[in-house]
Amino acid sequence: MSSSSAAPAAKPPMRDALVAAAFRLFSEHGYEQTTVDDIVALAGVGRRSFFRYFPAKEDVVFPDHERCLADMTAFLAAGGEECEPVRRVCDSARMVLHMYAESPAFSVQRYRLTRKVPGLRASELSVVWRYERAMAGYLRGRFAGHPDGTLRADVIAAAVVAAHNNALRSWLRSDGTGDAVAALDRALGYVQREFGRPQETASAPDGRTPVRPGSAPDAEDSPRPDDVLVLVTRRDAPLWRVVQQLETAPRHV
Amino acid sequence: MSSSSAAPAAKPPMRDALVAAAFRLFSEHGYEQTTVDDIVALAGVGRRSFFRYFPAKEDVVFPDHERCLADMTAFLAAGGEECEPVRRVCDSARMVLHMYAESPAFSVQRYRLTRKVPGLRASELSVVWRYERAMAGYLRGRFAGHPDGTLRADVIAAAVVAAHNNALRSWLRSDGTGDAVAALDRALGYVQREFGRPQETASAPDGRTPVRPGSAPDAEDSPRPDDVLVLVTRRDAPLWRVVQQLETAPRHV
DNA sequence: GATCCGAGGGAACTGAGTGCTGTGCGAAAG
DNA sequence: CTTTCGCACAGCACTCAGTTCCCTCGGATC
Repeated sequence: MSSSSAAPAAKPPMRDALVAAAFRLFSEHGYEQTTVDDIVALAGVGRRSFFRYFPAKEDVVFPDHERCLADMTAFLAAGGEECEPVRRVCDSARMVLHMYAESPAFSVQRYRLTRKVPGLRASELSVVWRYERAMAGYLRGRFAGHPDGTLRADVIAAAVVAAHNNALRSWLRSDGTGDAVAALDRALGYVQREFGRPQETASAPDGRTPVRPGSAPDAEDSPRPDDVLVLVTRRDAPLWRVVQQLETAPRHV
Repeated sequence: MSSSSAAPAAKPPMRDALVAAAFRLFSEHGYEQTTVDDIVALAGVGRRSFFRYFPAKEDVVFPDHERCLADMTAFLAAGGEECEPVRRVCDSARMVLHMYAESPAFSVQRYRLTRKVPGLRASELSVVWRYERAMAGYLRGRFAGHPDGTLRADVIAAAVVAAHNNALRSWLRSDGTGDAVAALDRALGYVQREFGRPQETASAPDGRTPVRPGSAPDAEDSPRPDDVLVLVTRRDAPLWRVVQQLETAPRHV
């Protein structure tokens, strides 16, 4: 709310000072042992100013998630009808990971905090939940009219978030060493493989999804001749599904 | 912890009185407008007694989730090696839905509360998160040794929870009319179809899972013992060759 | 009967979050 | 140049959640 309406150009230094002071005290004495008065005393500002910048003490731990969520929502809304929904959602998850990866030290420090303090875990869940709802809302729009569209949307959004968290947490557990992007690609590749294509499972003979026009929105994966493709599918999968899986082959298995 | 260790036979009447008083006041004046003092005054007990039975004000809204979580964990732990993991997790979700469906009026009332009050939504997320982690922990155990076992476990747990929530919420939105179990079966059927089988990607020759005949345990709704087909081909292979490979697929891997 | 013990009651305290008031300061209006 | 408006900040005072400590009471035990 505040971050979206305020001018994004001028970042208030006071906010950053509060975040820095808070994290210093959190890492020295723990989250619950640190009072808001301690934070504002270290930052040299008034107590009331803290709550001007953060609605609650917990929110100082997630200073830029509001902006990130807005960015993700905008990114999803900007996607036209031509882009494949599941891929789009996966890309939005990549955006979020990118924000974490931009400041590894900060992310790792926060990770240690949220692991220990139940209240912060709850806060993080709220944040993640909003990401998930943004994805699900987008997918619901894209799946509108399809049978079980909202169910598909909810499940896929949850799967993407779970894959993202799995990759992110393994990266955080490595203290920020290691390739977060590669881990996420692996995880999202798995999800995309599972939910590869427009719905309809074994049955449902009516829906028929007309072969899908846009074969390859990403021209990047050039067919290098010696590449070996490992395709995993179910035996009872309809043939068109296999072909589509081939066309949208993920980077690697 | 307290609920699991306490004898489940004797339910303290005071606890129920507190829940009843709280929900009366919540529905009359709203959650945030109701103080703990109001609740204990209506229940005719001391303020201290409230916090003896509930660690926080929010917890009075979810009085029996602790027990339900314990039941679910026990149910998962009781499942032997012979039962199919995904099915087991889906059944555990059915247990949870059953708890909701046992008291529709109460569940609907709570649903209206959690929709309106952000703090309660956060509490509910914490609760749901614990269910999800219980499922994921179970699946991680079952998938131990498999490549990407934890990823699979996390994603499937998230998908099951999402499907459960989708069905539950649509039932709650119908004010408890309608068939919650049928809705959940539909939703879980979708998930089970997507993540149908033990699978295991390309290689992994060491881990056991010896092609599991598994005809006996799941007789009814499972859509065929769909074996996993691993198709290895060159990326530049002509499509007709792929199709040929598919049609002449060996009986199994 | 004295003692123990556990459930409940209640005062007092800490700390989060809010409302309201005042204050300095820069910009626009007079 | 002064006034006034607006804004960011300071700080007090208040509510309420949650905790600590201590009290009472009723019943079981020795």
